Amino acid sequence: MRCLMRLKANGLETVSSQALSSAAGVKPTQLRKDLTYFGQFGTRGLGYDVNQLTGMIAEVLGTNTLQPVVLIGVGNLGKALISYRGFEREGFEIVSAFDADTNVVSACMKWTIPVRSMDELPAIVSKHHVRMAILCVPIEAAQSTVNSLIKTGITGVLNFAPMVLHVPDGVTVNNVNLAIELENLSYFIQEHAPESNEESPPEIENQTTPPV
Amino acid sequence: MRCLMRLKANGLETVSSQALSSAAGVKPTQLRKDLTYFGQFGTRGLGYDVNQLTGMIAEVLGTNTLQPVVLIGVGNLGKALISYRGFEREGFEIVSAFDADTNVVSACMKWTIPVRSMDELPAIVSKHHVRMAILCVPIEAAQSTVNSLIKTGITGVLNFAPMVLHVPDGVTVNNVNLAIELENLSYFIQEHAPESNEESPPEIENQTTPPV
DNA sequence: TAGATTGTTAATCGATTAACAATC
DNA sequence: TAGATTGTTAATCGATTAACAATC
Repeated sequence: MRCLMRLKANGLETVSSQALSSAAGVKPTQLRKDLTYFGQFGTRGLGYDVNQLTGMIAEVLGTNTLQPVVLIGVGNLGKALISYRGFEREGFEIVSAFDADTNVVSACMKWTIPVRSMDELPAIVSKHHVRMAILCVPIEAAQSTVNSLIKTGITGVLNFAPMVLHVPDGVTVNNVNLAIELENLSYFIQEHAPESNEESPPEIENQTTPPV
Repeated sequence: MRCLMRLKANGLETVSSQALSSAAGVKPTQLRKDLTYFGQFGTRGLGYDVNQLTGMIAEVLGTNTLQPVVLIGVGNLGKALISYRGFEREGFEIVSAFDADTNVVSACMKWTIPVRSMDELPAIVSKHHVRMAILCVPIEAAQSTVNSLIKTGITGVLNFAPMVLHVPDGVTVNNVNLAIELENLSYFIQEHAPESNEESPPEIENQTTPPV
């Protein structure tokens, strides 16, 4: 998706699986095979229409329309994520943040993104048809908070608390665990380890994406 | 590793591949096979010695001794990561943070973790034998910063800037891209998507891990 | 010795890739 | 028509798992 967006920004209207895959750091056959899981989008002899492919992927990802999300827990990380402008560009909008601490709520009165108390959560979720939440509350509060979220109808949680959340079927949790990321890196700089096999897409660089 | 630490905290001295794998959410054969890549650590009929296995994994990960890391870029995210106590528990110590902005440096004078100006980087890296850096500078500064890091002898970079860093062989970059995490979650809450196949280890919960 | 559990082999499964017919 | 490039098949490759001999 990011490669396509860059091509688009550069005015390219068509791209071959060859070119796009090399930009993304995968093999052309891999790319073509993967795309066919969702349908047929290419033109033999020509390649893929950049706009059409972008639209198709956005639809698959569910980012075709701006997707509303809520953020729970306005601590250090929560603040960092609120100030991250990257979500918006990828099709997400933090419609509101929430915090259990009323001091935090009142301290953030005039932010561009409103910070509300937890009891306003159900109304906001229902008003904006929010389906995803970014969870950055302390670990002690994580499970009970996710329970509340699910009651409001949230079905996707991006969890930054380093613990396993228990959720019913139909609710998806994706975990971001920074300690594990660092351990992973540590493994690869040890002498015994073979080279990291993480792909580093070599062609497209400097996506104009602001940092966190 | 986290499952083992929890067993240890509970006083367990021995664990079977059966028990450990169920705690970790994988199959027993998978666990045994994976462990044998690093050697033989079990006792037939008994299982694995929790302490010995912990030590072995720590050695493989390179976290047997407290590993010094530096953090570059004391913005919103940098501050959030500095206040994250999880790294220490997993065997990492942020020996110093650095920022190019002298205002930031002087504003952080009396933090528990020192914040220094970039020109002090080489001396600190060499003094503490630092091999890993957490990079949370703005995207415009990311490539040039990583170049400086590599000159000092850093061989591992945990990169939060949403761009592809170019590094020579022998240097490992692990990327954390929060927008991709959210897109990934978005995919799984779309109706067309099959259930997320991310493992959720069901047995061990509430690892006593403080949040970010 | 009997029961338990590992380490390892061989079978299975799924994912990647080369090759190529279809077709623009 | 000739050149290019897709979509798809079949072959290859690698990872997971069942089964079981080794052995505590």
